[in-house]
Amino acid sequence: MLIAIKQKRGLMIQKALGEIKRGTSEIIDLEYIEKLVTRYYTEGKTYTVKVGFDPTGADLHLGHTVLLHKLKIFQKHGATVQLIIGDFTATIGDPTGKSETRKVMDRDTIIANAKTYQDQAFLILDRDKTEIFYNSVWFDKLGAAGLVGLSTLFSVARMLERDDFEKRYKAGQSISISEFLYPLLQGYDSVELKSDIEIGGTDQKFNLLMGRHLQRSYNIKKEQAVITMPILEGLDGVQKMSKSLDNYIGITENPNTIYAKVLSISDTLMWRYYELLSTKTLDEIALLKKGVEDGSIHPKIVKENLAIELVARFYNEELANIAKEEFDKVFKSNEVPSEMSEFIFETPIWICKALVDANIEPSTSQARRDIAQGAIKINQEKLVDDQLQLENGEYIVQVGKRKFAKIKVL
RNA sequence: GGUGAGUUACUCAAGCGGCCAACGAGGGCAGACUGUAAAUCUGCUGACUAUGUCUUCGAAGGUUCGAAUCCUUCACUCACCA
Repeated sequence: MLIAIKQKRGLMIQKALGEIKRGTSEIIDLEYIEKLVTRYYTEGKTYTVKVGFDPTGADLHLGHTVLLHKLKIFQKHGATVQLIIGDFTATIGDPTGKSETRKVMDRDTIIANAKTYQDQAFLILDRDKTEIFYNSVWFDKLGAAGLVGLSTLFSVARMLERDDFEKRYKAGQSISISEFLYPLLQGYDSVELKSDIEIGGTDQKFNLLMGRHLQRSYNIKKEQAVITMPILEGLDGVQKMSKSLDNYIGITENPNTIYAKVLSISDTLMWRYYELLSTKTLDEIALLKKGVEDGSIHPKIVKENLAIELVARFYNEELANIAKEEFDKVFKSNEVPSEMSEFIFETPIWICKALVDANIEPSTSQARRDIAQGAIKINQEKLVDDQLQLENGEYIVQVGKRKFAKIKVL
C-alpha cells in the first residue's frame, strides 16, 4: 500500500518536472528544482520563483506570455511567484540587448505601466499564489554606502565579458556606469527576496546568474536555480518581439487583429510559435509538421488552427471562430469587413484629405503616392483620380489590403 | 585635463560651396504572383491641393548672390595620452 502511494507520488513529480522542462532554453541547477518540487509533493512545502520586469511598455504581448505560462506551471506545482516591479531599476534602464543607452523613465509612467502590467499578467497567473514587490522599497534603503558595497562584489573585467557590453565596447559605443549597475541591482533583488528560482529570457542569463553570485556573496544559504526561456521572435521572424519594433501581438488586442496577425507570420515562424505558445504536446506538433512536409496537410490550415487557439486563449472559442469567418470574408472573398471605423464630414471633401482624417494615411503626400500606385479603392473600385472630391453619400475607402474606413459626407 | 576623429532621414552609410529633399544598402509601404506565408519582380519612401512652395544633414551664430559642405562657439560620442 505504502509502496503504491510512493510510486504514484514519484510519477507525479516526474510529470511535474517534465512540464517544467518543456520549452526551456537552459536550466542551471536542475537538481535544486527537483528537490524543491519533491519537497512540495512530500511535505507540502512551497518555494519561490522570482521574475522581474521593467515597467517600460504598458501592454503585454505574446513574448511575455512565454514566461508567464511557465510561471503558471510552477504555480501548479507548489511555487509562489515573486513578481518584481522594477520601479527603481527602470529608472536606469536595462541595457540587455540594447545597442545604445536606454532613455530613463519618469516615475509616474513607471507606476502607471506597472499597474496595467499586473492587470494583464493576472489573465494568466494565479493571483493567490503571487506576491508583488516594488524594488524601490529596498533600494531606497540601501543608500550610497550600500550601493558601493554591492559594486565591490563584481569586477569590470567580468562585467565586460557580458556579450552585449563587449560588443558595444568593441564597436566603440558608449556604456554608462549606471548600466553596469543594472545587473547588480537585479541580482540584489534575489538577495532581498531569498528566491529559490529565477526565470527570464535567454538574453537575461547574465543578470540571472548575477543573482546566484550575489546570494553566495551575501551568505544566503542557497543559490537560486536559473531557468531561461527562448525569446519569441516578432512578426518579422527575425527581431525579438517588442512593442518598439511594432512586430508584436498584444494580448489585449481585439480577436480579429490577433487572428490576422498570426496568419501573417511566415510558415517557418509558425512552427516556432507552436513550440513556444501552443498547448499542444510536442508529439502532436511533430505530427503536424510531418503532415505539412509530405503534403497531406496544407500549411494554411495549420496556421489557422494556431490563430484560433491563441485567440481562444485570451477570449473564447466563439470569438475565435468569428475572427476566422471575418478574416476569410475580407481576404478570401475580397469583401469588406463587417465593422470598421466611421468618419463623418459636413461638407464635400478632397479624397486625400479624407484619408488622412480617417487615420488610414499619414499625409496627403503619401495618399497621392498610393493613388498613383493603385493602392486606394473606393467602394471596391480602384481610384485613379487624385483630385476626386467626395460629394454627399457613403463611401467605403480602402488603402492596401488591410486598412478600411467608412466615410460619410452629409 | 591634453591631442585627434566624428555627429547626415527608421537604421547603416555616401556627399565635402550651386547639378541636394540629399547616391547606395537594409527596413517599411504599395503593385504583380500567392495562402494577406516565404521567395521573386516592379514602384514608392520630408511636408503642403503641388510642374511650384516650405522645412530638414547634432545646436546656435557667421562668411557668401548661394551652405549638409567653409568659419566660430556650444553639446554629445569615440580613440590615444594623463
